[in-house]
Amino acid sequence: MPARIAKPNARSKLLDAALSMIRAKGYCATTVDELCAAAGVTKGAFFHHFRNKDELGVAAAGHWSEMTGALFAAAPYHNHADPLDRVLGYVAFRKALLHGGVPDFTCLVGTMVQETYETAPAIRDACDRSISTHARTLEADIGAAMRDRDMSADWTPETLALHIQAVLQGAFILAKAKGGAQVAADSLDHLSRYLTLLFGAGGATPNP
Amino acid sequence: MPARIAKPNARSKLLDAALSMIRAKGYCATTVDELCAAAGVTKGAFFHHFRNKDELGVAAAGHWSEMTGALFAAAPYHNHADPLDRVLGYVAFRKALLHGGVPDFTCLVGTMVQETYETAPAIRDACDRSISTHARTLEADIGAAMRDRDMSADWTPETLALHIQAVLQGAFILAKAKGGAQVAADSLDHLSRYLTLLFGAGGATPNP
DNA sequence: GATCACATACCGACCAGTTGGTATTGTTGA
DNA sequence: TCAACAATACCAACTGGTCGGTATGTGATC
Repeated sequence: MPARIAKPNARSKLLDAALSMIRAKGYCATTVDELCAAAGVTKGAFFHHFRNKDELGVAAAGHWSEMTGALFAAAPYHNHADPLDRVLGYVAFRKALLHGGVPDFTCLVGTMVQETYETAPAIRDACDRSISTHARTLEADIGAAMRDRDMSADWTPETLALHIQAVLQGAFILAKAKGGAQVAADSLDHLSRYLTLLFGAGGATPNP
Repeated sequence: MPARIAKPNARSKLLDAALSMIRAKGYCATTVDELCAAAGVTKGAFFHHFRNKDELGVAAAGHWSEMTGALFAAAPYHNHADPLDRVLGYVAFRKALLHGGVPDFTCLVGTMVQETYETAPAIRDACDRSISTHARTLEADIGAAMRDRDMSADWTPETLALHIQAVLQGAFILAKAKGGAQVAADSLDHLSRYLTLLFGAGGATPNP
């Protein structure tokens, strides 16, 4: 299949509008009518592209994964030679993204899964896929950093990658509660400190 | 004021029902009708005790703070002599609470604030108060642990206490996405490891 | 001329909130 | 002690508006 070029058709307009609206108001409070109005399309167009609202939720999670996947794939932290620096660079990159309004830097799928994990399994699965796939992009670097240091640990690259995601998601919640990014940035600083201690305090320095 | 004995009146029945229902389905998807049915009261009773649905949200956050406040105040981790052990004991206590279904161990206010932070400032403030007040119960022990070790840090007890809350909230999100508590427990293990490294790797042992 | 990509108009269900009432509890003063 | 009154607690039925979803129409494109 050739990559579908993103014409500004009704579907992609709806998905783009969904990303910001759901992040701001949540999934349930985002009504189909409002979404259509924001996207500048009619309700008929909505139900032409999505069988129901839940299907939009699933598609929005997929769209989110595509957008963020491209963003992180192109980010400069991959250029570090030391894999630990790449992991730390990832966290620094996430911290650098913490600007603008709270709805602008928070995570769509983290927001959506809270509302739907019990009531809409398809959306929950889509959110899980988004988070887990993204976390998996960190595992190779974490594993390499462990091997560089001959670390034997009672944790795995997978659990650390997911822990990093947990800190990010939790930082977003606190940012929403406090109405600003500062508390999230502070939390990411603690996360960086953890990673530094974890890989540095083992005693061994990275192999040359 | 004497402590108001919790007679099973309509108000407290509604609040109790709200805690579990909002945790399971979210704030928006929890309808007043359903809530009344679950609480076994009529809609008239609801609007007698709460001017509108948002006022219930605020009251639910307050009710949540009271319930959890009592739970943590009575928890055994306060008995440790070393303040660091009390902080680690807190995390272990949180980990021990991770059983039963996902809606049973997740946090009401963390769920609610995601949906309401932009649309219902009163609820957002109530959720912030709940989280921040709870975090503050850790600050004294964190500060004491720092003093014991003559630590000079570029972070404060407040940011670490909030970071602990962020990890918890994020762990809940991952648990919802994955449909189980294991991922949350793993994240709390990383948090414990961070605290141990942070206070242990400074070099100094606690003062006798 | 058939399909696609939308638009218009509409529907029944359900939503938060209201109304107008009754039962229960508390207060007060003779 | 208790009648008279007042406030509280609760109930059943209803309402206007909004919700997700549908039925049908229409112009462009293959």
